[in-house]
Amino acid sequence: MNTVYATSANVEERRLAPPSLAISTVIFALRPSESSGRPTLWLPLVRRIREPFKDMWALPGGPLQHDESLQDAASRNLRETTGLAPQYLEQLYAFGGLHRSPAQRVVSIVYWALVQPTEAALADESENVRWFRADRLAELAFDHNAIVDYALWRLRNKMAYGSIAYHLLGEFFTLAQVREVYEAVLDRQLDPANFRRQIKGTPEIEETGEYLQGGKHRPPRLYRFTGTPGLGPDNRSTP
Amino acid sequence: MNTVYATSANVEERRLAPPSLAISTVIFALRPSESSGRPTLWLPLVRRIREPFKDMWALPGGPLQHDESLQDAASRNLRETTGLAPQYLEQLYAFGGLHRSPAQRVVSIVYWALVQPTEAALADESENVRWFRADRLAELAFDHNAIVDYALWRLRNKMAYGSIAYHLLGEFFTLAQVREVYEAVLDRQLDPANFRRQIKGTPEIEETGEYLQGGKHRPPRLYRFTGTPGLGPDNRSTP
DNA sequence: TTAGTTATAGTCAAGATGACTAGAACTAAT
DNA sequence: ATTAGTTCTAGTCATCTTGACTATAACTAA
Repeated sequence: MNTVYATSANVEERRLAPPSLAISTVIFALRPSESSGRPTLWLPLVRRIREPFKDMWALPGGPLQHDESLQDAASRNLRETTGLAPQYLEQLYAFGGLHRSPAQRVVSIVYWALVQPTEAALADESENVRWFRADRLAELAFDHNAIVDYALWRLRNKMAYGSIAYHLLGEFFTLAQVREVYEAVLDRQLDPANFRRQIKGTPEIEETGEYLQGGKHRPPRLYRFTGTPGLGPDNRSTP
Repeated sequence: MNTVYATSANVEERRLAPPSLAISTVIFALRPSESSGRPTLWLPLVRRIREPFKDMWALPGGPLQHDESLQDAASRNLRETTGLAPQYLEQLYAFGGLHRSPAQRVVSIVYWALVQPTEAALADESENVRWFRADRLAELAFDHNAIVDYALWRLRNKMAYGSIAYHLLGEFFTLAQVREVYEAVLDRQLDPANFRRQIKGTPEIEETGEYLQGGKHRPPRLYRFTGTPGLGPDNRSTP
């Protein structure tokens, strides 16, 4: 048996063709808000240069190649669009609704990534790649607004339990910086004293002898994260 | 442009063909252990009737059809192989390693389901469909052992937080039955008194006026679960 | 009637959490 | 140089949660 499919899209062929498979990524990084200067969540989007949804902003993504795993495809595509090599990359969800894309049916396996601010600052930007505040997105192509919402929800969830916040920070950080990450993601103020007590209770956080100099007030001690990434079943730790 | 693919598998065609997409499901239900009589986790498997892995046991699954969502495909395929209509059905993970299947590359989007014991008892069994204890599986086809392990891990995780245990029980249940579910899944004993205190603290559990009669000892009160399912981003509540 | 078993409520100490106070350590203004 | 302002940091205290345990209630089976 030798079934033949075609990529062109008329009704009959659409009925016969298998859904096409794409990989997309939601990439989060912290950047200072233009207004308050406090860290807030941003993500890079790419402008679509062809139909459907031509000229609208969309998540970076593309087809899965024959010789790469899903995670590799997500990594590659991240690198190609933004030049980033994320510290944290995990599968988010497979979106497969019937009408996500107008012509052909597309199943998207979406990954989400966290990148450190030092890296994020180096990310490519251009006419067709730009960073946006995660909480102030315009209307995106396809169902990408819903995907970002879900990624944000997962991020908040993980933040509440696990030790994921550190992947948005550099190698060394102050406890106040950690708190700012929590505040940015969870969108509420936390008591500095109680927060530090809790963080200091986790064994994955290590005191260094260094202090952050150059601030306006008492220099805070620097800490380091010694835990492991924490990813999917490919290396187990999702919830 | 009109690209042509074929399903037959020689090296060159494999390089060109897109990965094929399949849906599989891990279905958990409680059944009494043959030895102790206490409830334990079981799942149905199907015997493969063709290569690859002919005659080995595998998760129920099949290709995604053009007019059904991912979740619908999982449902259908559950119904077709076991006759079950699960109470709880959620996406588990998309498995897309390069060598999951020997000939063609297959990306499997796996769902997991919980069914009530009353339903599970009615499930079809045949020469090619049989239930197995989840913690005593032989070697399965493809990477299905790893998939089941991951599903078990997710189940334990969800059990620890959310109110998922009730989907393995019928409409009415005693607090001791809930405890037995936790004990079966988490594989450790729990203090009856403390457990009941905790469960009674959750607002989703409602006391009924009824008692379970016919036991050997003091008849326990029956309770009812009033919470919502809780699923993926399609209806939001994963962690 | 009694022994055995489960159901259910309650106690108590240890630990975690949230609100709060206070001193230490630095910068910037006077 | 002194002072005011701010953040960093440690600590207190009442409340809530948790795990170990005790005790009584309510039923069955001998």
